[in-house]
Amino acid sequence: MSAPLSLAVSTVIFALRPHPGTRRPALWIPLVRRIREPHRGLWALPGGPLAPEEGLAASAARNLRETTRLAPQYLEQLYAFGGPDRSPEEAQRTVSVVYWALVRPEEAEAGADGVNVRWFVADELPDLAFDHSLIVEYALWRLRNKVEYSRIAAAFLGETFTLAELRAVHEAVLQRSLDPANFRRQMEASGRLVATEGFRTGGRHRPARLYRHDRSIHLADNGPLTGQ
Amino acid sequence: MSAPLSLAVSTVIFALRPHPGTRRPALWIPLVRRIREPHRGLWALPGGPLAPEEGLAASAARNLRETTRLAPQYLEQLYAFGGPDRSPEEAQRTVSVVYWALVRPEEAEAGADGVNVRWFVADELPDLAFDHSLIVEYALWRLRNKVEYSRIAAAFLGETFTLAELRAVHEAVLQRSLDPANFRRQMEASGRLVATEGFRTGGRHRPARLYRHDRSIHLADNGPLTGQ
DNA sequence: GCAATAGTGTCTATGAGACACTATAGA
DNA sequence: TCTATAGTGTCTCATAGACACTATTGC
Repeated sequence: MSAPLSLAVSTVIFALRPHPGTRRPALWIPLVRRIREPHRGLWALPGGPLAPEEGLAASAARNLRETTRLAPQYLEQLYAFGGPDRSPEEAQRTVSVVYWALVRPEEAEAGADGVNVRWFVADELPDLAFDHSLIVEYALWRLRNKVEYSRIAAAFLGETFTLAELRAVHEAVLQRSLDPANFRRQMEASGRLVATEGFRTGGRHRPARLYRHDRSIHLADNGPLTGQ
Repeated sequence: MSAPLSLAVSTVIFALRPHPGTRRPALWIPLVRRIREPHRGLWALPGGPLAPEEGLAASAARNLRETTRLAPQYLEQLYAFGGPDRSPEEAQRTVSVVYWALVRPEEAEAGADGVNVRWFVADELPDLAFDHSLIVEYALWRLRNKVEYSRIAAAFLGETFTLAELRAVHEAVLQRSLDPANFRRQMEASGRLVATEGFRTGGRHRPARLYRHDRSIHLADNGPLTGQ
């Protein structure tokens, strides 16, 4: 007897790629062009209805994979949006459970633009369908907060990386430069980094030690919900 | 064509009342006894289906009011729980958007135990229906984190209060004692408190100044979602 | 040698916490 | 006068940030 109401799962997917203007690393997100009303022609977050036997996070991972051919390095629930005025009057009311995900640049390359998929610089988006502009804004806020007190930045990098590379991730996300000496000490003091025997050579300078992350520690502490 | 799936909104409601053993302030939550299968007879979080024209937060506030006759001083979305195995096999699959709320003690008195409603000490709950034990654990974790970096503790107090009263709230939530001198300085330095002209007299000691909170500042900073 | 980045040393400002001290009401 | 709590002063320690300095590579 309940009114028509559909439940969808959408995902804000972040990758780091060079900004087309400055060539410095910047946050990008993939959007999907709507091919149906409402908001036909506008760009929207990838997503779709929840499958009957599927968990919410699994649904986010699946539609992420289907629209961008990517698998996330990090995936976390963002928020459930369900106001009765999210869609135009004539459309069915939809509650969206939104996730946010981080993917590696190699993966972002593999999942290049498709027919109705295009990557955009996250801070330079057009107007999006529904309330998706607000959703992206909130996801950016969460990412920028969380990168300061967790190690989610690791999700943008490969297995091993130099401190300069890790610092570049933080700088790109936070949009400000960080002191190399202090950044090094903070990371070393955090106890979340493990020094490897390897070095990155090739630059016109002293080689940099490669680090990896302590795999026994989760990327982010979500308390009792870890693993949900 | 979608499978049967219902959307419910539930709320974890916190109030501060004296612990029956120690008489010191402790966190309490109201639970509702299930009168239907599944889990008939077990205690569960108050909640119910989302009404057709109602926002998610409005639904949380409504069923809070209906089950406990209380209005929340603070209300925030906690998480959306939607695993396919949350309910027993034979039951309909349900996705629950869960909120958490803080209410004042006077209000908690007014909303005393009803026929199928009972208040419990939050850290001494029986086994709950569905995954509600995990949900309460997560809500407690969020509350204890958030009380340290926001001013949500204010939601447990009246319009004006002494620093000792505010400190007692923090101590009850965090379950440890805090240095009065340092607590005072932290609160004063936060810029979120406003000294009033009033004093609380009656104790066998020097009267304590009454403070109120700066109403121009939100109880918690939720970034772009403030007010959603 | 020079340019560039890796990595270290160290000073200062800030905030948390411990704890001694003074102030003032009620009994 | 005594006790209890309000409220102040101050010391120590840990951490963030600024910035000078040394180390090592490619050219």
